[in-house]
Amino acid sequence: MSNASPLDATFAALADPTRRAIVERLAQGDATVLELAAPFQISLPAISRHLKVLEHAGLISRGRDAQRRPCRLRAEALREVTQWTEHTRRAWEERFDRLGDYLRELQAREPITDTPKEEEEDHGDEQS
Amino acid sequence: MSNASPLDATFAALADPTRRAIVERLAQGDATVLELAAPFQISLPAISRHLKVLEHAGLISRGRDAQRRPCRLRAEALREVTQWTEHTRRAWEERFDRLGDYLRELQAREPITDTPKEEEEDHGDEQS
DNA sequence: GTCGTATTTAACATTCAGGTTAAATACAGC
DNA sequence: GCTGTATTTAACCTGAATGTTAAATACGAC
Repeated sequence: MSNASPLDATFAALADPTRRAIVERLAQGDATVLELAAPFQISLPAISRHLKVLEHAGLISRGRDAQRRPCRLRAEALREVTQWTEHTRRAWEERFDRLGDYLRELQAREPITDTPKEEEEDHGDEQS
Repeated sequence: MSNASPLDATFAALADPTRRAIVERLAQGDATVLELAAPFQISLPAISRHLKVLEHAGLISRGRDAQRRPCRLRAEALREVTQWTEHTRRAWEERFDRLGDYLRELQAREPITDTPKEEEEDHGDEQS
């Protein structure tokens, strides 16, 4: 049991709005802890821990500049998120397209006589 | 305060390996709760709650087929994840490219005389 | 060494996530 | 109405996440 994927940490890190805001800020360029903390009302230790979470998830790396620890976004980690998400989404859409082909093919073949009524039920929101 | 974005729920939902596995399974096609539960050792109520989380995050929709509640992946939600992630990543990479241009321009202009040593410190792992 | 600035660690409180079992609900078929 | 199957709700436990304040650490400048 107990699967553990690096994606666990990445998705979890991005689930927090403060951390996403930090990531967005870092997309504009490197920043120190104080700079990153400025827009928020929470305490510095809280920010420091958010940064540790981001670092542990591989989303940022940290440098050293005297007593400052500037943070830098790691685009790599973001790309991994996109890859999993898009891979999954495309699998679904391809399957959906195949289903569409099948249904269209069926409809073209014969105008339907007997519906055995197996599988495929209402989901309210249907793609055309 | 207290920001609340729909992305909070989506990222949080995908942070759990069981839920990601369910999503991957659903990318292959709709499935009932029992079918989704089969690969896991955890109890049915636990699965049921995972599904509620996924539904609340907009990642799945649910139909009705007699006493079954088949689940269907909502590709839409996945696309939103990709959008945020790629938007952020591209912002960073564009900025990085601009920085690269600037540095290359600087280097072409003069072979560097005096380094004022402001900004930009070591991050161990540097892009060339 | 002392001081001021930047950041982290420690100790603690509170809330939330994820799991369990037992009981309830929904529904088709007889 | 009773039964079997599918799924959810209720009540509960445990551990992890997030925030706080106070104290510690790291480092440049004097």
